[in-house]
Formats: sequence, C-alpha cells, structure tokens
Amino acid sequence: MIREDAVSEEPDFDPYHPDCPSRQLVDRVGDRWTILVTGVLSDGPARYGEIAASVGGISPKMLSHTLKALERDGLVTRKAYAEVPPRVVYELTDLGRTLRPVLLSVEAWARENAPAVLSARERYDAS
Amino acid sequence: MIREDAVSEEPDFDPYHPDCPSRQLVDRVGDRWTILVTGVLSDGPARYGEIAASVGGISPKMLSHTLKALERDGLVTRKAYAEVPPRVVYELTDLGRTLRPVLLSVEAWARENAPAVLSARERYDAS
DNA sequence: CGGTATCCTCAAAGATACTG
DNA sequence: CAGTATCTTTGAGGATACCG
Repeated sequence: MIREDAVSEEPDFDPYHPDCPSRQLVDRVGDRWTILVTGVLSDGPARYGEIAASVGGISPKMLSHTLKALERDGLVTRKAYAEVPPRVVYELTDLGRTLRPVLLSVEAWARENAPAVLSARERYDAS
Repeated sequence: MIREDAVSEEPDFDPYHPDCPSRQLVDRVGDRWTILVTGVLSDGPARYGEIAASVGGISPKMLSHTLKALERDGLVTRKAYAEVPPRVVYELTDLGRTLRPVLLSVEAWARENAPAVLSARERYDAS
C-alpha cells in the first residue's frame, strides 16, 4: 500500500523543529502584546490611541513595535488619514481574523482559570 | 430591575488591566517554551529526556525552568522514581488539560498559516 | 494625535560544565 | 538520567522627551 506523500504530508511545517519558520509564528502569537492588541482589534477597527487606552500598561514604543510586526506579517492593516489632527486606523486583515478564535480562547482561558492557577501557586509556594 | 452583581459579575479577571493576575496567565500561555512543552505532554506523560528530544533547541536549563513553572501553576505533575538510573515522569493535570485545546489551536494556526505569513513578510520587506 | 528617538536596566535565555 | 550551578550576553522592554 503506497501512500501519496505529496498529498498527505503538505510542506510539513513543524514548530517543534528549532529552525522551522512556524516556530517564529508560535513566538509571535505567544507574545503578550500581540495577544492583547489583536484582542482589541477583534472588536473592530481601532485608532492608535484607542488601542493604547484599551491595553493597559503598554508603552508607545511597544505598541508601535507590535503593530508594525503585525502589519509586516499581513495580520493587520494600517490606514493613515491626512487630517489635522492625524488619524490612524488599524484593522485586522482576513488573515488576521483567522487568529481571532485562537487568541480569544487564550484570553478566555486566562480569565476562567486565573483562580485555580493562583491557588495552585499559593499551595506550591507554601511548601 | 436590580441586577445581582454577585452572580453576573464574577471576580472579573481582566487581562487588559496591567495589574490583573490574569495578565500573567496570558504571559505564561504565551511563552514559547510553555506552548511547546505542553504540546508534547498533550500526547501523554513523558520523561524529561523525551521532552528534551521532542522540543528541538531547548536547553536543559530552560526545560527545567519551564517545567517547574508549570508545576507551580498546577498545570503539570512531576513524579520521580527512586531508581538507577533515575526516571522522572511529567504529566498534565486536569487543569493542565484544559489548556490543551487552546495550545493545540495555537500550534495548528502556526502550521496552517506559516506560508501566508511568510509571503506577507517578503512582500513587506520588498517595499 | 500618532508616533520616533534615546537612554537605560534587568532579566530571559544560551552555552557549558558538573553532580546526585 | 535528570537535572543544577555558573557565567555571559543581548535585546526586550520601560521611561521619557521630543517631532511632523
């Protein structure tokens, strides 16, 4: 029984291999600011200042850095309007929207299990 | 119409607030090694050396550090058998298993969208 | 308003060597 | 085998100030 490798194997991206590009994607998705910024954009387009206000604690530098990385990866679009004062709107691309369910589930997990993890930590630290 | 806040509000963990503990959970889940190590343990219990072999590129130090953090958070159990040579088996707890679908979806996303992201990058870098 | 530019710190992470 | 100990580096990330 000969298997059609070309069909069943695909290019075979494997994040468990250190040199695979998909490893970088795990890193990007895993980035704390990526998760939070993309989470905000999941609710619809938003301006720079709105994102900054929504994601508490992020510095201008990290926000712009995160946004730029997301834009480079084709996950977010940036539209600047030549007005005074300037207005810049960020929005998820179709590709970026495929990330929504993933990131939202990370967020939901964090919310739901914070109590359990926190008490596990106390127990661990006590011993 | 008076709302029962105690019922509908829950403790209200919000990762978007910088001081909320759930922010740390987003960070932990987002950690590259956490994703990969937990991914391995999703297939069942595994020994230290097995995990090391599966997760390409991880150093002994980071593996033990990651494992310890997961144990502290109540996501993984560690069982050491007093044998020669020593055998130590790590396993996901029930709480840790709630993380499986989340992490697996991150991994799946990375695999599936690596080509699209990679070509977006090339396009971006070209301009 | 929407960013850059700059400086600075600290800790995450790699490499290596060694031990219970 | 399963780690720990130690040393070192580098760059992520915060704070601040300023520019188009």
